[in-house]
Amino acid sequence: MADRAEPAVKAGSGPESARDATLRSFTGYTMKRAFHAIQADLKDVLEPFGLRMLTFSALVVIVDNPGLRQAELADALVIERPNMVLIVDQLVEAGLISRAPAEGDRRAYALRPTEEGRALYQRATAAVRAHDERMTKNLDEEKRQLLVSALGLIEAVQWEEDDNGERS
Amino acid sequence: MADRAEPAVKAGSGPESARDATLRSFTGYTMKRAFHAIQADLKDVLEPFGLRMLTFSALVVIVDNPGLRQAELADALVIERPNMVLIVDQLVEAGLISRAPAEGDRRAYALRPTEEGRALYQRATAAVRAHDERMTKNLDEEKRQLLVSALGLIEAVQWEEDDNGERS
DNA sequence: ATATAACAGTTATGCCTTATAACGGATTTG
DNA sequence: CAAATCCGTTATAAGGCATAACTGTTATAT
Repeated sequence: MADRAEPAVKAGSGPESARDATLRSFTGYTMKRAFHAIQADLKDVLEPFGLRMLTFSALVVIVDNPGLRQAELADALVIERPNMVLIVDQLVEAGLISRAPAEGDRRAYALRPTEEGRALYQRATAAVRAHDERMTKNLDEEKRQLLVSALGLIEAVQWEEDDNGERS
Repeated sequence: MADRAEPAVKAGSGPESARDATLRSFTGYTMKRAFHAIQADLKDVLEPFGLRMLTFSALVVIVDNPGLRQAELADALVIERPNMVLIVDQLVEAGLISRAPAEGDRRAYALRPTEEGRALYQRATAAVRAHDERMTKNLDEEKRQLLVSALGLIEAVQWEEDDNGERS
């Protein structure tokens, strides 16, 4: 599955040309390049399912948390509410979720997966899991877990600011 | 330095709400979130220097490789040549680099940093290094190196494809 | 209770990044 | 010398992300 017919990455600066040696010492730069590679591959993986990264992420969260509201979904994915509208629209139009009025609050919508949405969720997550394993195939399980842990610690830095001043 | 006056990240899904548990098991998703945090912080760090992530990266590569051409720069940064034009334009207009005709090839330009460009390079890289250390402050040196190494291995996967078939 | 504030979803808008097609000029290749 | 390739460029499009502002609805405060 996920056969990626085209190259999708046109051989830019391979492993040889080290013109960016200075930049490589920065975590952010290395991460940008790695994420770029993942993104390109994942895009091809999701395309057969009619999904993009964001619609896939939204579908997963909705299946895992049926009945949640758009604002909660946006919050979970760290997306601004206005940008959530099109994503939800797209999932509804694809018949993958339903946007029903939330009971007890006539402002909000309760998002629930349709049967079709749950089915696609199963197939898509399996494909993405395979993609993930392919991208991390050069890491043993210990390193892979360490990577995820490290990424989590980096993201967490933003939540611990503004209390103690680590300016310099 | 880099005092980040505003919050810049509005407390979205903090460490508590685990509605995205399934997504968290994917390397790409975790990386996206971590990179997003880095990006937001780095943007604020570079703003006082009049630089964006891309212009900063380009400046660094030019200072480290004076005389290289735009195509080589685009290649090093994995950017399409058309998108390189505006970035170089911006650096030239800011007086940080010069776009002189390359000797021996009247098609190409040789990009070189100005004195001002080299000076800004020094100040900006120092600020970015501080930013990087701030973002990775929860990682000991061993984990940090392991992280960079793992990210490199992930990116490298794309260079080793199309020879052996790891389809299933 | 009623005015005010806060919230849910939406619309409109803009910026940045990334990608592609196509062009003119220059250079290399056959 | 003709054809293919390469350099930088323009034009264009799409996607991601952010903000302001608006309509209803709910909660809060006096």
